[in-house]
Amino acid sequence: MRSQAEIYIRPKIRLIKKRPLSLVCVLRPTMGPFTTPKKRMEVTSVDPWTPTSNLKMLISAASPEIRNREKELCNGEESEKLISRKDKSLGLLCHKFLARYPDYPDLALCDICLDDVATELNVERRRIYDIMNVLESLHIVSRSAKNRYTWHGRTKLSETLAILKQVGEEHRYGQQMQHIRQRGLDREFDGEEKENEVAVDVDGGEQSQRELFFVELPGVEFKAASVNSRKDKSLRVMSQKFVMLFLVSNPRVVSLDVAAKILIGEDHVSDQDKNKFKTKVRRLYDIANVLRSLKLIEKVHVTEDRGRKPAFEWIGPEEFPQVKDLTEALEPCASVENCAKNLFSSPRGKRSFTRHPSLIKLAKSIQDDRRKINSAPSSPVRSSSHSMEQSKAPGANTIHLTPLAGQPAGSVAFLPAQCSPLIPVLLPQQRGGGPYAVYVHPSSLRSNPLSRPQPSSLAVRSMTFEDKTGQSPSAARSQSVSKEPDVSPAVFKRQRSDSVKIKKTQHQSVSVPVQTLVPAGYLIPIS
DNA sequence: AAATCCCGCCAAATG
DNA sequence: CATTTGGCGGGATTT
Repeated sequence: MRSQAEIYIRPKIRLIKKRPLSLVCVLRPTMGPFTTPKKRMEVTSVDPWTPTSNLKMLISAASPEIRNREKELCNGEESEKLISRKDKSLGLLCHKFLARYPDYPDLALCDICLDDVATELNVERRRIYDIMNVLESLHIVSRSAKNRYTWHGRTKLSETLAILKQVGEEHRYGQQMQHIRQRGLDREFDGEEKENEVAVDVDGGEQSQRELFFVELPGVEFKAASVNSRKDKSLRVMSQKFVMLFLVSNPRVVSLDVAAKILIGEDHVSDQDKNKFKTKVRRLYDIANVLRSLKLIEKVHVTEDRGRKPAFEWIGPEEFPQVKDLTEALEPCASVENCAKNLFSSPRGKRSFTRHPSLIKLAKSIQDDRRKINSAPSSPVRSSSHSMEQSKAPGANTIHLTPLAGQPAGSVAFLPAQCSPLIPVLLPQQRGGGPYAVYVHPSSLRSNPLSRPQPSSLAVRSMTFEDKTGQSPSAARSQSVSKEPDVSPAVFKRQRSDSVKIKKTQHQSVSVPVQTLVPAGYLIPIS
């Protein structure tokens, strides 16, 4: 497996990659449905996203990624060696991919065929899956069938982010991060692990610690009775979690290692977990690359006492449509039926229920159904909501979680035992997009070991965010923002120097009180 | 040396 | 059994 002469199609194009390269990507008009004109104005005024403008953006954005490669001086001949690693990066690939579709498709249901994409972009299938998975986690696409995905662009992005933020708060991610940052200094282990997450697990499933869930928008990605293979979803879930972290952390900056730790489940990367940690980080980079292509995050560095750490900063939307209540619904019986019905969408073939009675299949189908239920038109949207008025402050995105009232047990009743104890929660939304379904582990809703009721105690010490590669095209020069950490309750002893200097494109001097009192129990305990 | 992260083997999940 | 998906981690590249 030496350096096999790479078979790079269109080597000439490579040569042009000075800046023009970007053009190459966009040159392909691709499919017809390119209805550019119609733009979604209702999408916020703050959003510079427009089908066309976006393309430009993408292109310009692409250059910085590619730019760095002038070291080569391909005098004349097209030495393959020109193709450096960056030319094959996931991020670039993702750019190419994104450039093919409009941000806000007009009802035009762009269909995506993995084979075609892989072929046209000239990459291995595997890579496409990576991209699709994270895009799917944000509902930018949804799997529609075996080798197909449906493009939604950013039409649902706001809603998705709103939900993710909610769930993120619900899980006290903000606090967990603080917790980790706090003790991130000492890499040596002095049995201070007084806290074992023992009490958390009750399910007894082998994958018990798989404390999370997958958030989806049923109304959109209906069908595809496949998307639900519990075990995996790893990348998808990881991606969502990662995004959640940004949405709940105050300075919207998340360092790689903190994120990795949270994603692993428990901080303190014990010797053994070192590998797991490394793997996690690898994945995080993958995800980050596509999020970067989406212009949702940007790479930065966090300089703490101990030195610089790679991190990412959220540069995506900050405010989303508020999600009223978070109510659950779910009719045991009805659900089952609905599911059964919609499970197979084969219009004619009537492929019939080729479902083998194997328990697994069954369990799976039921699980699938659970989400179906949510999207079902007749779904019981008991949004009576007694918004538990825990209102936040100023007009910002106020998200209320309404603890579902009674009948909890019932809804979970039909959950197959072996099926991971995920509880679907229905989140009715206004935009008529249909309810959201959030699957959460019952265990997580309960007391969380490291969840201190107290507000975050900003454990960021003094950190400095610096621009990565230095040349940040966009304006907004750096500016030191003295981030005022929240009150430091007596709980955390030391922790003094709390001036966070953000030396980067800081969009605003945030000073929002965290206020993360999640009503914990909007979930139904599994019987 | 540390940060990135490409590549693709190979095991599940599906068909 | 053939494919489609997609964990996972060695190790090549960059920084």
